[in-house]
Amino acid sequence: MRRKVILLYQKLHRAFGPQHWWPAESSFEVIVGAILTQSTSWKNGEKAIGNLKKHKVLTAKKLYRLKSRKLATYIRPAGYYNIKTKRLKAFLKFFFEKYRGNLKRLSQKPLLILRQELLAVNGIGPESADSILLYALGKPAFVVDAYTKRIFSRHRLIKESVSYDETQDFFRQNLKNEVKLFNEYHALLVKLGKDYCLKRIPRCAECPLKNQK
DNA sequence: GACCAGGCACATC
DNA sequence: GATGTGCATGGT
Repeated sequence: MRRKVILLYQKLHRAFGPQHWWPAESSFEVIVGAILTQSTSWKNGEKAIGNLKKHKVLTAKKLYRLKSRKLATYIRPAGYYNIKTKRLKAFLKFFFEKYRGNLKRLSQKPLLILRQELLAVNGIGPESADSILLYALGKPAFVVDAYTKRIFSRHRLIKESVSYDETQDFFRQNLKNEVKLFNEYHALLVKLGKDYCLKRIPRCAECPLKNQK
């Protein structure tokens, strides 16, 4: 199994090359992006981020002080904008009350403790927490998303019904515990998922993983 | 118009 | 623990 998981990674890496993730200009932007792109196309999340940049409020302090009503209008293109406003505000409250809005302080906490703390913030679930840990803070947390499950269950490497934690364990058991690898693997899976492993009509015939068992 | 997109919380059984 | 539902915009 371990060999298969690594082989699949190598195949993706050959096909697509390094993905240079997360596509953002700062760690803080990664955190905001993690919340804004929840169950939304990346493009819509990007538009919302673009609005925050346009209005020059994409910093922790400015977002913390920004009125919720205004924030909601800025992030509207991301969808679920009222919920996401609450979620961003909940993270910022946590971030300032516990870490003085300082990313360095945040990243000094050990992975598992910090993961627990992030999960306790309303609106941050396992995928957002792991995205923040991996892509904003450089910690070895493997990110599981809809694409990951779809791709691996279609290749019969995991069951379709497995939980988030079980899927993450699967990768922990079959991969070296390396930030670089976790980063690149998840990014490649998203690339594959977007382009080939579509929900309804998968493009398996053209997929770089065809014949992969 | 239907379906989908890089989730999550909450209610209910 | 599993299953269902609300949240919303924008692209195909």
